[in-house]
Amino acid sequence: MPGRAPNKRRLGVDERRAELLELGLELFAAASYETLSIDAIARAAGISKGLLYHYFPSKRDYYTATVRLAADRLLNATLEATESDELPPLELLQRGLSAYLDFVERHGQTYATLLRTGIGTDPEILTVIEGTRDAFVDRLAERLGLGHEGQGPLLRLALRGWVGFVEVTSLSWLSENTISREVLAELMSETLVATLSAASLKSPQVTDLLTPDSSIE
Amino acid sequence: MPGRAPNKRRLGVDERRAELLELGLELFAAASYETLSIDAIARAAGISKGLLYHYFPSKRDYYTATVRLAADRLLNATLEATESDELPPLELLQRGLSAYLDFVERHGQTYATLLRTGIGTDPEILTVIEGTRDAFVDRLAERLGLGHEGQGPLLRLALRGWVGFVEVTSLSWLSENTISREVLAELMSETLVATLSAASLKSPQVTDLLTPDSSIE
DNA sequence: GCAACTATTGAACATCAGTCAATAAGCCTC
DNA sequence: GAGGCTTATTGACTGATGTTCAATAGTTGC
Repeated sequence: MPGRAPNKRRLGVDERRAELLELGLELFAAASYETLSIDAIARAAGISKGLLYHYFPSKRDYYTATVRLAADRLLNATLEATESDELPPLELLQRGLSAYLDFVERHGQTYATLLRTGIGTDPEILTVIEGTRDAFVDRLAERLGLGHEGQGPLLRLALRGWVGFVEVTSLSWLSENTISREVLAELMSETLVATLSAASLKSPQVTDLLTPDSSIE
Repeated sequence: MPGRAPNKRRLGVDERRAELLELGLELFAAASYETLSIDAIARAAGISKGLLYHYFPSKRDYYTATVRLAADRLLNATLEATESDELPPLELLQRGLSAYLDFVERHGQTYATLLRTGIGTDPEILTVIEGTRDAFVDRLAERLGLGHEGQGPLLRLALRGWVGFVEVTSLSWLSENTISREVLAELMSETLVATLSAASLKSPQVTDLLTPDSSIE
């Protein structure tokens, strides 16, 4: 067993699975799905191909599990930052964006694995991506106090579009760091405020939320 | 030759290639890349596997070519609608959005094939997608008169993010038609105006562009 | 030490992408 | 119409890759 650590002859189920998922994040970020063979993965993990199949029913399931892990991590990172009930909505938004961009900065490969477009259309991957967007939309609606009134298809779509805005700008920022993080965060938050305004929500929470901010100079 | 039309024994190179690309758009929209085998494609086309390889060096090249076709079609559809030099920027924007949403409505599968997330990360697909976004950003900058001054990284990023906004909202709208097309178009255009404002561009062109619109009621 | 459970293995198998020598279709010239 | 040339087309074959599974080995409890 060339790649196997001598003290890791046999691991517990949870430990091995977690180890494989971490490795999956790295490997799938560094090579295209097609060119990364099961042989190469098993070698990198220091295990047999058969063992990989003991843990994941197929290559695609292995990949899906890693994408799901990336999504959970992103969601959790931003959840922790926005759990306070004592702060005004805009402050919560700033915190959430800060945590989001922290994640982008520190876990760039994970983020890219989650959101970079690959070959073809796969229903399960789509489910993970769309589920992540849904979770962000729900959370935004709740944290910004839009959870109880004035909520409807247009609001959800506006929030969803904004999540897309954040994704695309974050990916661009990740690969070309041409503006500062603060400027990016402010662009994101002002765009959110604006798109909600465009969606014309007149409830008190949104009115408060839409208090003018100074523009980026 | 079970699937072969009797009058199609031998086609010209261009004709056959075009036929295969059209078929590719359908097939790749309907099934995941992995589950769609070369055998199935050849059968659907009424040709041999070898012939498929005569036209495309690999399965992946075949797929990439279909995605590129989808992108070109989208770009061309919106280009034609926005070629007039006599209209004000906001009118051009409305025309462009109208053409874009026409495309989404009429060629939903093509659009989804272009933008739906699939398995893994593939550099060539990424190049097509990002190239399409770049083309839209360039075109927007030019048509909105932002091509000569006040242009910079922040502007490009804002425009780029907005393209992401349009993509995500269009995909959602495609699968859940919960708001009218007019409302969607207005949300898109107001969000563009707002994000440009947030990017704080003060040139005369942008000031004109930022003339207040009435909100969506 | 033995039995039971299960993580682990690697050879075998199945499937699929890709190859290539041979054939057939279509066009042009005589 | 026949023959020659070009090249679209074929289908059997090959090799790589994903998947399977009987056998083995590690660990725990008695």
